[in-house]
Amino acid sequence: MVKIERVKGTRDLLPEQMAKRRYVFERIREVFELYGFNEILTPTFEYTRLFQLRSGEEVVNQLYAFRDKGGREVSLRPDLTSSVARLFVNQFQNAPKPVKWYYMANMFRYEEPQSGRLREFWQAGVELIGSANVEADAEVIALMVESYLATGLREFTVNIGDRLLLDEFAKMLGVDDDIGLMRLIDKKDKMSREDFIASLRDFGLNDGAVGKVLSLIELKGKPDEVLPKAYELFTSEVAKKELKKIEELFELLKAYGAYNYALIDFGIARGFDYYTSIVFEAIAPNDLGIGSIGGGGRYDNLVEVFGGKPTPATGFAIGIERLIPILESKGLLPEVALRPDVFVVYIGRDLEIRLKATEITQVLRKSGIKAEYDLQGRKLRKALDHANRLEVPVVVIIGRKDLAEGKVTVRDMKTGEQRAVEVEKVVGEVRRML
RNA sequence: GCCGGGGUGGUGUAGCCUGGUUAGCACAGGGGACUGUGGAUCCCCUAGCCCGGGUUCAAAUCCCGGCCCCGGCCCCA
Repeated sequence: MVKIERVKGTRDLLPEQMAKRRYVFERIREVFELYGFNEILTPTFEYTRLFQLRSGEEVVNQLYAFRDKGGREVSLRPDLTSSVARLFVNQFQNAPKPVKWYYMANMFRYEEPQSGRLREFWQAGVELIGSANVEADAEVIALMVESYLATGLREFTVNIGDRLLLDEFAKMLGVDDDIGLMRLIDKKDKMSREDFIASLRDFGLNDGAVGKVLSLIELKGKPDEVLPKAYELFTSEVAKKELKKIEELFELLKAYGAYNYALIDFGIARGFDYYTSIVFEAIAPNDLGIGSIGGGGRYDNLVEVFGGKPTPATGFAIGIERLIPILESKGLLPEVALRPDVFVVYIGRDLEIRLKATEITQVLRKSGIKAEYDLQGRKLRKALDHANRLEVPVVVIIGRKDLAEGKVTVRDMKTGEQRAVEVEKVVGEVRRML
């Protein structure tokens, strides 16, 4: 026999898991819409060129890329930001600003699966296009905070950094390979201080520069303690302006009520090289080996890269497969009952009785009661056994004797109490018992 | 792409080191004992050694390769 397994890095989602996921998606969706974001969906695959344009040739290694029968080079989407930017350029450049979109969709990245990382995974995200104001950054960061809160999560922080400041920092140190430096800085938490210093030296920094990097990564915490030091470290006008922006951002977050969850961490670079200014990532403490549970930032030149008018934009995405296990481990996901409310059982195989069972099941369903009847044709004893296993609270028993008097039997499976009721009163009786 | 640990019915496992009955057990599933009353008991049935190759008289067991899972690295758009 041929056994076909799942493709590496993919998951089957079973009813219990789907119910929980749907719960999480719904909570997030409510908040997204409350903030005035509207749902969109773009194709699952795009021209590979779209993703190359944004991030260069190297990225193709992590794409699910293939050639279709028409010879087109296409790729499954690794995220939705590129597609959104394409859509915006194609059709929405003249739409009233800002454009506020959200999505909940699956993404594909060809990487080695490990904790919190699959090859197909889902993200719930938003993009806010057309505003360069810090209010837009604050709006999406506050929305991200509210989204996590809506799922019941309380222990998390949104750590905020700034790519522009990192660029300024690299310039200040006279480093040409600013991306390389950022990658190094991004890894600071993964190694010891000594190893970090050693790798900075390997990178070619002198003692003074290493010291500056060390003071940069010290810039973590609440703005009132971090910003004064930051103003000392950064000297350029551009940097000072950006710091002023961060200062305002946190004032705005106070007004949004999201301040308590926000921290500065100027060591955050985030991988995506299209980010241009404020970037952020959400972290929730856990012992599951899961790092960030979401991230985002400002990408002011992506639209232009895709051939549009220069248009500022910002957004974020929440990693569902990272969020859910954390919620689960904290007991924040509701138990969902997949069982029916009523199980209808009939006695004997007479067509007349079977038809009656079907009709009564439909009547129950029409009145909004989750009802099933025994499609397997079990004998009464087995049927009750089955209902018990399903943990169905109420069973309706339909048999010739009762029916002769126009009645059926309604049984409470917990107490074992039961009574014969008129067929027309079944719905009322069942509802009373639920 | 690299490194480490794994893979036995649907699920959880025993057996593997030290090759040798019909691969055992539990749960789940189907049927029956029991013809209008469940949660119990008993009986029967269904169903498995990830795939391929090698060694051997003989492979779930030893060896090689692949696939997949768990974790880490790289990378993380």
